[in-house]
This record gives sequence, C-alpha cells and structure tokens, in this order.
Amino acid sequence: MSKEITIYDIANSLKISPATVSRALNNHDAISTNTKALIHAKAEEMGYRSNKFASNLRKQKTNTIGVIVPRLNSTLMSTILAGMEKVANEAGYNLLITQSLESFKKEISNVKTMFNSRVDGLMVSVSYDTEGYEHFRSFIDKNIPLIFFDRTLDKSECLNIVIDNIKGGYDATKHLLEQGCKNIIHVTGNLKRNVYADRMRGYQQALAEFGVPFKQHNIFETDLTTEAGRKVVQAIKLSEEKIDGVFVTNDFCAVTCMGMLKKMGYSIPKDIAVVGFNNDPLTEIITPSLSTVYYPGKEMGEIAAKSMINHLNGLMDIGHTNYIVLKSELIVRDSSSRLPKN
Amino acid sequence: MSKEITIYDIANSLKISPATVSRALNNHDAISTNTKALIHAKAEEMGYRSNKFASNLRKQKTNTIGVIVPRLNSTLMSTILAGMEKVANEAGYNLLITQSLESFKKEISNVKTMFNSRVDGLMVSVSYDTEGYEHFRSFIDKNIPLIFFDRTLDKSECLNIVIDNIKGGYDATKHLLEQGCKNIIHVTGNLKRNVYADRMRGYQQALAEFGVPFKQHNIFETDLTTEAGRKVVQAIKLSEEKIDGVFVTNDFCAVTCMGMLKKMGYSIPKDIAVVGFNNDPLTEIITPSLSTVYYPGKEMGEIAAKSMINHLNGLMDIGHTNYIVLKSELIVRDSSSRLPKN
DNA sequence: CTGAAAGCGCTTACAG
DNA sequence: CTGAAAGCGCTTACAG
Repeated sequence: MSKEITIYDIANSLKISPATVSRALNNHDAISTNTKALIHAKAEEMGYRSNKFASNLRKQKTNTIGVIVPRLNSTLMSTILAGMEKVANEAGYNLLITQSLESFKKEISNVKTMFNSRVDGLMVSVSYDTEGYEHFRSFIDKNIPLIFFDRTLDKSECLNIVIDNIKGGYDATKHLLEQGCKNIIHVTGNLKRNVYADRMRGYQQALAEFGVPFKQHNIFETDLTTEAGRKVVQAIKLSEEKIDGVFVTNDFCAVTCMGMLKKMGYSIPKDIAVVGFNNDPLTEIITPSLSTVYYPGKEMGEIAAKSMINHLNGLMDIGHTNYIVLKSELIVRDSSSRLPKN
Repeated sequence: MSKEITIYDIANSLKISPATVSRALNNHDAISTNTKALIHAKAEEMGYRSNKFASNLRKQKTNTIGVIVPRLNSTLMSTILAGMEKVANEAGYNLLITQSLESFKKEISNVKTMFNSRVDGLMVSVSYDTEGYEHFRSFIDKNIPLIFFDRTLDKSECLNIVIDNIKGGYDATKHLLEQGCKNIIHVTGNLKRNVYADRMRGYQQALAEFGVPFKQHNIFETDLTTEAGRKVVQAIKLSEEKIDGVFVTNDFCAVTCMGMLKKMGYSIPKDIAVVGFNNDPLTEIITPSLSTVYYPGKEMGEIAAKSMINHLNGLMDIGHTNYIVLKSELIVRDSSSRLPKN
C-alpha cells in the first residue's frame, strides 16, 4: 500500500503553501493560471487524490444523496434509479442506495444509516407497511431535504414526485368499460400506499360514471406476485358472476394472470379484457400485447435527482413545492381491444 | 438547521474527556459498563450522531464498497445488486453504485470517482466496449480489493465471480440438437465480453460434438435490444437455409424474437425451437414458456459482497482466488420441447 | 495573487 | 478504567 499523497507533499515539492495548492486544485479564481497549471501537473505526476473525508469534514457537505427504495430488483425501481444515477453523476453527486425489502423496520434502519452517513439529501419510495413519517423526523428537524417519489406518504410536507394515479386507474377502467366490460375486477397492492389507493379510487370513479355498482369483492388486495396472480385467476374461474375485465396495477402480475387465463381456455380480450400498469417493456413483447398505463420511471428519477441537486445548489427551493405530477397515459394494446380501432 | 452535537458536547455535559466518550460510543472494552450506559444515554438525549468523515479521516477507512454495473435497469443487474445490498447492509457497509451505460469512457470516469471516494473495495461488471484493465491500475497499485462479476476481463489477476458460460452455451445448444434442430442460429452480444464469447464457444462445442458444421453467418452479434430481435427474425425469414433453432443469450431478446416469429406464422417449438439465457421471471409467464439457462443473480451478488467484506475484515484473502464459478443449469420449458418429456 | 493559522470531529498510542 | 495530546487532510477567513 503506497503512501497517500496530500496537498502538503505537493506544496513541499513546489515550495509553496498548502493553501495555494488547495485553491489551485479547486480552480479558485484568485490563483494565477501559471501556478494552477504547475500544481495540477505536479498533482498528476505524484498521483495525488483528494481526500473527500477531510474535505467533507471541513466543508460539512458530502456530495452524496441517499436513496431508499422498496426493492432494487423491480423494473420500475431500477428504471427510476437509472434516471437518478444519470443526473446525479453528471452533477458530481454520488448515490447511496439501500432497499427496505418492503419492511417498515428495515426502512427505519435505512433512514438511520442515511442520517449517520450525512447524506446531503434523501429520496425515498416507502415500503409496503410504512406507517407515518416519524422516522424521517431527524431529517426534517435538521432541515435536510427529503423527496418522496412514486410511493409517498399522506400529509407529507415534503416534495412528492408522482404520477396522477387516480387518473391512471380511471383511464384504465373507463377504457375497459368502453370496450363493453360489465364486471371488472381490480387486482392491486397494499391499499395503505397512495399508488394503489389512488388507482382504486380512479377505478371506482369510472365505475360510478358508467353507472356500474362497485363491489368490494371485486377488489383483490395482494402482494402482486405470481402466486397472487394464481389465486386471482382461480377466483375468476370459480366466480358465480361472469368476470369480463381485469385491471391489474402491475404489468408483471397482469401478464401472469393473462398466461393462466389463456391456459384455462379464456380468450383475451374476447372473454376477458386485461389492462396492466407501468408499461414494463415486457408488455410489448407478449401475445396478446398488454394494454397498460405508461409510467415515466426514468423521467421520475431524473426529475427527483434534478430537484434535489438544484435545491442543494441553491438554485431552487423544494420547500415551496408539495407535488410534482408527471404525465402518464393509457396505452391501448391487444389485450383489451375488443372494438375496431378508430 | 440545529447545531450538530459532537463528542465534546457530551464530554462537557458529563464532565469527562472526549476520549472516554469516543471509546464508550464504540463499545471499547476498557470502559466501565456504568460509564458506557451514562454516555449512551446522554448521546441519545442530546441527539448525537457520529461524524463519519471525521472518523473515516482518522481511521483511513470508509465502510463503503463501490459497484459499477453496465446498466441499473436490467433484470439481471438489479437482481445482483439486490443480493449485494442485502449482504453489505447486514455487515454495516454502504454501497456506492454507478452505471457505465455500456460506455468504456463512462466506466473510466466511474472508476475515478470510486477511487476519489476512497471506497474500501470495488466490484465491477464491465461495459460492452471496455478494453483492458489499465483504468483499474490505481486500485491495483494501492492494493484496494477489486472483484469482477458476470462480465470479467481476460488475464485479470483479481477475483472473478462468474458462471460457467461455456457450459451454459453448450447445454443450451446440445439440448436444441437433441430436440432435432439441424440449423441453429445464435444471437448474442458483444463478443469481446467473456459472457458472450464463452457462450458461443459452448455453442460451437456442442455443434462439433454432433457433427454439425459451424457457420459464421449463423452468429448474430447484436446489442440484444428489441430492434436487434427484429433484424434477426427478418434474417430468419429471408434465409435460404431453413432455420429451426434459435439460441439467444438473453431472455428478453429471446422473447422478442419469439413474439415476432409467432406473428409471422412460425410455430414454436415445432418450426423453430428457442432457448434463452438468464431465467428472467418473464420466461415463465409467457406462452410458450421459454427454455433458458438459470443464472444465479442474487447469489452472485451475495457472494461477491460476502467475499469483499470477508476480505476487508481480514477473514479471507481474495488475492489467492482467481475464479469462483457458481452453479447454473439449463431449464427446459415449452419453447424448445419437441420430444415427449421423460 | 499567496501565506499562516485555525479548526472541522474524530481516534488512539501513550501515560497513569 | 480514564485523560491529555497529537494528528488524520483538507478549507477558508484574515491579512498582506
């Protein structure tokens, strides 16, 4: 392990002060171009690397943004993260990423870690069973910027970056109704979470608008896994009332359901029309292609990171904004197209 | 922004020395249980949080592991990352994650960032067009542990965590041959990368074993996107020699091909049998289900992180190991099952 | 345009 | 079991 070069080594070898070396390395205005060039060359030659800890300790800033997601391995989340990473990296910020694995307890511990790591800001999509935001108190008290994205909390005074989930649910359901569906079930996730609760509200609104009575037993609150899909399909089969439409709040689960329905002899969309959510790439490559609600994951990640960085750099104050709602829209494909397209 | 509490504040308020506070907070043996309890309580009461920069600066250690992946938003990579995060988090390490977006240039810059962030170790899956490992020189010179996973480099003296890609390619191809395929094309990624080059070698070995001549024009070196799939299917259609087997080195692209082939009237597996790679969850939910090679992504992430942490904690020396090869195996499903299963 | 000096908040070898 | 003191490598207000 070779010795680390410091600004003192550079200063000594150039017979100047460490202060000047520090300034030159940070491209401070007050240093002459000559001196700068000299110092940069020497630094390069000696294999110098800045010590971020010393710098952070002195500047009381970390250039690191924390991110907590429910799971890393979901198409949506990894797409959002990709967007965040891109923006953060370009702006010279690092991302510290952890996953709550849908556990409130783990989320609390993740928040603590982020706090102790002194991230300059924190971006969070909450877990399935998160209750309240007391565990973010430390961030709020210290005025450390906090942004929620996708899954947000009620009554949050922080910036929330979302899509209009009510509209998403409404559009999907309305579309199914327009295609002639009379009895539409809704397969969703934990209704504690805004994304699922709002989509269901949209579902209810559309039903009401079309004069279709809402039935509680048509709501399947699940964990959206393959297993959940299996149970839903079983229920469809055993149902006394004919089910002719399915609105699933997640593409992967929707595709699972479609596959099983097909195997059981249902024709899609003729017997049962299906709409998913997120516009996962897989929706386009399966047969029939899955109608879905476009979810701007990459954009959401980029905008969240951009907002955070602008705030940190004083170019913007996220304290004044409560919601940023991104555009999202229904994409009609084969799984729900019963009528001739116009 | 409330003032940060330091060990000095705790020391003053308790009329003891900061050294004792530091020791107590780190559960040092030499501090009496009483004093420890007292200090911990006070720290809690005052809202103390340790300053990692000061601590890192002093200890010359960061408790942070860097990870560079080609893309965050790929099923395989996000699964690997999930495994890494789990292990790292449990061991009290943080993960600094960046993506190279398949660009050698960006990878070089990522490595530099990691170096300057003084990660304790670095885990990398290289980009499409990475050449050599000169850009890791700084890590090697400083003896900072470096682990490659999935996509590795030739002649690397570091620890590489991989699956047996040759065997994977061999198994897939052999299976297609056993199912009666006479003319199998192979759709793959950049052949500079071990994963793709090795799978092709396996493909060639199986052909050779069955006395089937290898034809260069049966190799499609692509970027494995939907567009690439489209071109391959076009080529299949226009081909003068009948093509009856497709081995694609990535499930998503395989599914894309399957979808288009079906639309063009091909029956799968009767006309054309298809095998993918990775065992992406989507392989099970499409119709016909896709035969594929199981890839232990989560395990790979866990083992990489575990190896790194054990090395950092002195429990193991990765300097003595060159390769860790994880188990992986062919999973036969409907897309390639022409013979009755035994 | 450059320097001297203080201080960011810890940890630890040394001493008792 | 506890303390005094030095030092990790920077940055910056102040002075010139």
